[in-house]
Amino acid sequence: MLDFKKIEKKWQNEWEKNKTFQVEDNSKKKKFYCLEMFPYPSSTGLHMGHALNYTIGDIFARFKRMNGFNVLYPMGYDAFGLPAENAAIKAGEHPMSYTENAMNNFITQQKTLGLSYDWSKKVITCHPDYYKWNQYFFLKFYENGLVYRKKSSVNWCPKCTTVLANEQVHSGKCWRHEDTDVEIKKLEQWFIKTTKYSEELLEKIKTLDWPERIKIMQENWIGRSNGTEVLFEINGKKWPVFTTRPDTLYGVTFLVISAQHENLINIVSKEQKKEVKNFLKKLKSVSEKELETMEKEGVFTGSYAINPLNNEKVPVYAGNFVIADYGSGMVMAVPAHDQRDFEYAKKYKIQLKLVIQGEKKLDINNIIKAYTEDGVLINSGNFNGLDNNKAKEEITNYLESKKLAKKVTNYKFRDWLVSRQRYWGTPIPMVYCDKCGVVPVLEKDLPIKLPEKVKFGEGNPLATNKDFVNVKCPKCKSNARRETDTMDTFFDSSWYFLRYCDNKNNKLPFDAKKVNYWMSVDQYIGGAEHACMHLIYARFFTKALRDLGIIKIDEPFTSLFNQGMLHGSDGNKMSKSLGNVINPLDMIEKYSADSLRFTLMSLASPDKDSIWNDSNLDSNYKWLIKVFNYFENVKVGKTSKKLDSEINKTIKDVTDDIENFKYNIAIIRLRKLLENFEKEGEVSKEYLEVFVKLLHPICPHLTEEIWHSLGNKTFVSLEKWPKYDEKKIDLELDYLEEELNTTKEDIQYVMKLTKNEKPNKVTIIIAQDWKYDLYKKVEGLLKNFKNPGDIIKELMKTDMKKYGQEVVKIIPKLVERKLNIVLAKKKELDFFSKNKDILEKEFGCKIFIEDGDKFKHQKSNFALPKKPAILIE
RNA sequence: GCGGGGAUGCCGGAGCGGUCAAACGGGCUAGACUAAGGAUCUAGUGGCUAAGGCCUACGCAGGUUCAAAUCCUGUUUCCCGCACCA
Repeated sequence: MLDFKKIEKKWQNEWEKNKTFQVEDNSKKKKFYCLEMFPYPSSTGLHMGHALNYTIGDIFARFKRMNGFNVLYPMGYDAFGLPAENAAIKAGEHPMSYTENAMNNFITQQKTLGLSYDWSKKVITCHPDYYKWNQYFFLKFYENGLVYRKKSSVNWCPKCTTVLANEQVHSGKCWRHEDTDVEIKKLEQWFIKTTKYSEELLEKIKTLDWPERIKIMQENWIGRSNGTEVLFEINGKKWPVFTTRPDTLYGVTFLVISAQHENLINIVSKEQKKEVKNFLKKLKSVSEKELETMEKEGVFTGSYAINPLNNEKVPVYAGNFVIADYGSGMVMAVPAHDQRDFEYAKKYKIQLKLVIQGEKKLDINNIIKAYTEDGVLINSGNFNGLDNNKAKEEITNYLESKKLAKKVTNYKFRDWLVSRQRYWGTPIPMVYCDKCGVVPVLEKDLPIKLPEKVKFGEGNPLATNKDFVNVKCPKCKSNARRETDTMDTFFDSSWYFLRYCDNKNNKLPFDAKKVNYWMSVDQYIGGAEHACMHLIYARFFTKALRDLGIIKIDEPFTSLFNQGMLHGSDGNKMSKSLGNVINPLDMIEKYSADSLRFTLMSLASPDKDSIWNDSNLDSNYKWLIKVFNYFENVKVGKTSKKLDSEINKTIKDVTDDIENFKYNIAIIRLRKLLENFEKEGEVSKEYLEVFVKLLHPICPHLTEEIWHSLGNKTFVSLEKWPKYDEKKIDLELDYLEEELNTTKEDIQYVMKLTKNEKPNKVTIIIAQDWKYDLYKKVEGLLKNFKNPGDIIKELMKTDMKKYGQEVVKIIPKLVERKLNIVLAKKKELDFFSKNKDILEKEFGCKIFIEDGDKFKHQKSNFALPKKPAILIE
């Protein structure tokens, strides 16, 4: 009897005991780095998304291993983060013990799934031997001008008296105080200069083998736009304004400066001061959520700007909708040709000026929305009549020659705000000294460890910990204060894949040699939700380390695979509130890990969203039992030619399928292969083993067990992936098999027609009337045409009526199979002659096979069309 | 608003120009085995037909092609990202 639980445990232990999956850093084999995005170890343990993700990766790693690669396949934990800290506040448990428990739970569960990680490579980000290097890199970045401090707006909860991460703001309220609006506060924060790499990050996307949608998301996120920076004069000073529409410069009727602009106050006139202040006050009191949905509002600053192109004077407003840190924080408004400006102008009754004319003439007094299409310039002085796209260029050039404008490229991409006012993260290794200012911690003093004993629940626990805060200045040794902010956890995950390569190094973050051997990650696997966060940060980090001379690669992840979302059986996202959550561990408990793995992979193509169904698991479980039983009872012997062809074809296809993550299709082929096995009386040991190997990546435990029951002493996990022999794949076998079956049916049919139930003699006349004729024609055409379409076209010209649609279907098949067309008839004759005995057995009489061209029979009106003719006597 | 991806049988899903009434599962129906079967096996599962075959189907409407579930255009609808980036 098959006891899944027992054998799964058994093989997990064996693998562990034998260090089956431990990888060598020095190997003559070609390396392959297979990696899944490491998890945040939450106390709720593995969910189905994890199980899916890791199974996809494990199959690939096992597959690559069997294909002779030296595979690095590690696992680790993104162990810093807010949930642990909140649990600490709520339950009074220390984040460290909370996290340790969660991680141990994860590890057990992952082992239960049979994942072939090299556990000796484990990386845990909340341990000082990891975060020490976060601090090290932070300092390196600081030295090289990639880290700076700046005032910035952040989310602030007045009840928690702390800054919140964006994820902690739910609809403008604090996640722990549903009645409390989150405020926007301006605080000094640490930033990483990710924008230094905007251009490279954008350009190199093209070279990546990533899902198209992720690439597009990143492109949009970085958001390059080419435009012109035009200098407007306000009160005698020049102010830059970024625009992508310099062609509409004559249509500018006002400017808007961001309400958050640093220098806003400099252009506010005395008379307007009060009003502007009121406006700013009003903005401060609104929550972040309201800010998002708020209508465009503004206030006149009292100043006017001079348009450099036509010297017109236009009013300058301060507006809530202009982004302070994009472009120059000030925009020119052309209400006739920009919808946003149009709405604003309507609201504040500012005039419109039409400067671009489309095919239809617009009435300035009667337009209901901005005209944003292309057209020809009007009301634009010397530029009238120009095509507006040409005008962009010409106007820019004109102003450039007068030093009043220049071409610039802007990005939406911002610098990375990395500081968090939170305990459970990497302390930022900086010190504030009254004499020396901001001073970096010395490298030899790393790591700056998180103090263990801290008070939770009153803002940042680090800030209230005197032992932590009070420190001597590294420069002058006088009393100083430690930075109490910690790093965003995305800092941790930006380089963990490098640490895997050399996770025990305590002298350096990693040995460059090892990293250079293993990197880049050949196959990265994870969800799409990280498209614009982790994946960009990690790319940035890689480039920054490259430029610091630490590593050599440009891109961390050569190839990326996104798994689809698994929905509950009701078609909704799995969620507790909907009660449709399926826990992978429950399923393993009930059925087995292999059944779960097999089911997850057979649901649908792994990159597509799919819907969970309980009964699938049940039937797949039974199928695996069937496999096991088959091998228990199989007669080992010789293999038929037909199976020979089938198995070689299956090897070829399954290899291809797995390589392309079409695991669902691979499973189908394996099901079919087993069916074919079952039809055979006996199968050779070699082929039985092929099946076991092909199934192994998907069901590692069961196959390991069967492998041994076949008398092997090795691990199938480390066996060589089967090779196929193209020559043995004989597609015609199938075709002829079909032919034999239809012939059988035909004989039965004729027997029925003639009411002759016990014939003495059956003659099969391979006349091949129309078919033979067609073969010959196609053969002729093959000399001149290669693809089926052309051959069909050619046939259509002359013989369409004769052959009809039906025949058209056969042609591609013929061509694809490279059937030796001339021999078609002869082959069929041969085939039938060979299989005569099968038919004789079946019908209990003599069977004669005749060539229709030569065969002459007295009563010659017997032929059925489109088939070998059958004569019963 | 912008961007991306879907819509296939009772259901999950393959297919992504010609071997398509649609792989493979699930479900259902019938038969076999059984004392019985939720176990196993076999067959069937769009319509018509004894069969060869014919007709109707891949969200909807058009188009390209000898040929379209597959390509193009429009449209409806669902999902997912980003959102005032000038």
